[in-house]
Amino acid sequence: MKPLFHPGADDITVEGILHALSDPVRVAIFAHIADSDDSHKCVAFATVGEKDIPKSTLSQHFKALREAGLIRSERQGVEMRNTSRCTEVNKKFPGLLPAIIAAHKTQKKKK
Amino acid sequence: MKPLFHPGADDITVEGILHALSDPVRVAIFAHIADSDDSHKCVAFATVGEKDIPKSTLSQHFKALREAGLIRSERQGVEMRNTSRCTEVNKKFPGLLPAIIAAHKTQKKKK
DNA sequence: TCCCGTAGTTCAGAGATTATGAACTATTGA
DNA sequence: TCAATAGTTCATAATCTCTGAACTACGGGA
Repeated sequence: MKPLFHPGADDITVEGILHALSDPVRVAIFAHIADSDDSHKCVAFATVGEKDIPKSTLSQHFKALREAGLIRSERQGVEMRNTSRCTEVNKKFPGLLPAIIAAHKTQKKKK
Repeated sequence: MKPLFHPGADDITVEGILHALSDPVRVAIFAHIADSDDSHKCVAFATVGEKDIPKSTLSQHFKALREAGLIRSERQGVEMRNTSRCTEVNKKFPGLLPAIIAAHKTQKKKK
């Protein structure tokens, strides 16, 4: 299997981040990963907010987050451990991720 | 001509905003409109950062920003005046737009 | 060692989005 | 009334996204 691609900090773009997080499933996943500082396996998100997500789709979503520079994925035995790259991103674009996550929470609360 | 559609504040979503601003042309346009508190006509953006943009494409970009709730467009004579809806959006998602615009500026400076 | 189960990736086709030229609408001014 | 300007709409081509099916990779028995 190809090694997973992670962009260097220099290749992370605002547009890339916004695009990755402009999908309801992906923000939900990312918000969860970023929230707890723990690592998470992909299967943990097989259902996001009442919706069942096929695993091929899930895999693409993780790829999108990974290639936007938002998460780091490392194989650990049979599963994948995903951790957020918040600290790095925050160094490059201070305040961006917290603002997005906060907005996402506000919105979730209202409905 | 159909009257232009503007979503009410309640219908503005984080995903919609992020998606609208995940396009380099659109962030550039929006950042400019949001920056000066003045109104701007569409043609003012016929070229964005060295690239010529066909007017049909431009029209779609403005539509995208409008329907995401980011700008308000009002016909004024033969042209269209576009103003940002920052204040409204900021009331709903405090800090989101400033963070995105700041990040966009940081990125522009670096290249 | 060989086979099975689990976790995820890759591929290909269907479906949804986006970009753009051409034709159209609306408004102003001569 | 006619032409010019500013933008929209439409049709189509190009691009992106979703998803089932087939595949890879690892770990744990028997």
